Formats: sequence, C-alpha cells, structure tokens
Amino acid sequence: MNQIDDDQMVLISQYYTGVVYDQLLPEQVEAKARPRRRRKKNKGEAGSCSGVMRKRKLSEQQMNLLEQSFEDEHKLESERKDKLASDLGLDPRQVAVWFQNRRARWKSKKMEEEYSKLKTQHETTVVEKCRLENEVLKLKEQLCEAEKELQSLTERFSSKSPSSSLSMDAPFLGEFGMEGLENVFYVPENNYNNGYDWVNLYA
DNA sequence: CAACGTGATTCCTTACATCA
DNA sequence: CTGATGTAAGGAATCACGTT
Repeated sequence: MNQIDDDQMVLISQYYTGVVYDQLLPEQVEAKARPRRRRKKNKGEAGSCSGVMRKRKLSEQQMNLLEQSFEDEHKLESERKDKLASDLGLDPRQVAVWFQNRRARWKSKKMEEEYSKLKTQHETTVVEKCRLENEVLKLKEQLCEAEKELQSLTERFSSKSPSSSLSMDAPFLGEFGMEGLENVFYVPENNYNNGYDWVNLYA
C-alpha cells in the first residue's frame, strides 16, 4: 500500500470497494461496525489533563511551506518529515497529520472533479443519442415515402400492360424482377423499435 | 447560531522485522 | 521455511475548535 503512487491511489481505492471488507472474518466485520469511541470535549487551555493540545492554526508561512512540499511530493518520508518539522518549528507528528489530512482532502477534491467530468460526458452522450435517434426516425420516414412511391409506380406499370413482362416495362429492376424488391428495401424488423426511449430519460 | 475549514484522534489494514 | 507477534505508517471516518 505504501508503494502506490498518489494518482493511482485515488482510483485504485474505487476498484477495491467492497473487496477488502468482504474478505474480513465475522469478528473483524463486527469490529468494523463497532461505533467509535467519543472524544471528550477539550474546552480548556493547552495541555489539558488528557494531554490533548489546544488546536493551533498554522501560520501563513508554515502553510506555504507545507503546500509547496505537498506539491513536490504527496508522500512524506520520515527524513523529509523531520526536516520539515524542524524547519517549521512543529512536531513531526503535526506534519504527518497535516499531510494525511491534505492527502485525504486532495483525494476527495479529485473525486469531485472526476464526478463532474463524467457527468458532463454523460449529458453530452445523452444529447448525441437523442440526435441520432431523431435522425433514424427521419430516415425511416424517407424510406417509407420511397417505398410508397415505388409501390404506386409498380401498380401503374402493371395496370398499363398486364401481359407484358416486367423486364420490358421496368428494365431498372434488372434480373431480380419483382421478387428482388423486398431485398432492395429490406429493413430488419428488430433493428429499431424503441425510437422514443430517450423521452423516458427525462420522465 | 449554522456552516465551513482544518488540526487532531481513533480505528483499522498493510508491510516489514524479529523470533521461536 | 513458516507462523505468530510487534511496530510503524498511512487511509478512512469522525470529532471538535476557530472563523466567517
């Protein structure tokens, strides 16, 4: 786990959702579900009886250096931690905590960004799907019109000269004659039967 | 007073070292 | 070599304080 790059860390955590905990023993699952112990409020001054120091806001200079260091590298090796701590006049533990929080918040920000990017992509895709479905509908209408026209032409020819062969009156049909007509305008039955699906997306 | 930002804590897992 | 145990580090969840 310690060797994973920061960028990978973000996404890998998603892949393992449910995997690790699914493999826990029953007692481990129980431990996982156990409510966390509540911390006592520490309204008192620094260094109270529990040894908890009063929360300190870091100075702007300290923040800048920490941010700069975080940009360089999200992971914090102990050597770098000690150096940073001494440069900043902080406890190494504070530096470690700061990095931990920073990584967590960086990750959640990344997740939010990724979510909104995917959302935009999804919306674009839905619009495009809608456009394509409309196009299919229009093409089907055109096809229908063409079939009607062909039908009327065919009827006109056959009523004019009932005894004559089609190859004479309708040379454009070539060697297929009337039997070929269905194949020329063949449209698979189940190819498209839910042209208005997209309407339901917004219902 | 509520919402928010953030330092700190707790619990848990994982990696690694040591030992019998 | 192998399994048990201890330890350090880090992630996730949460708390709680200070600020807006």
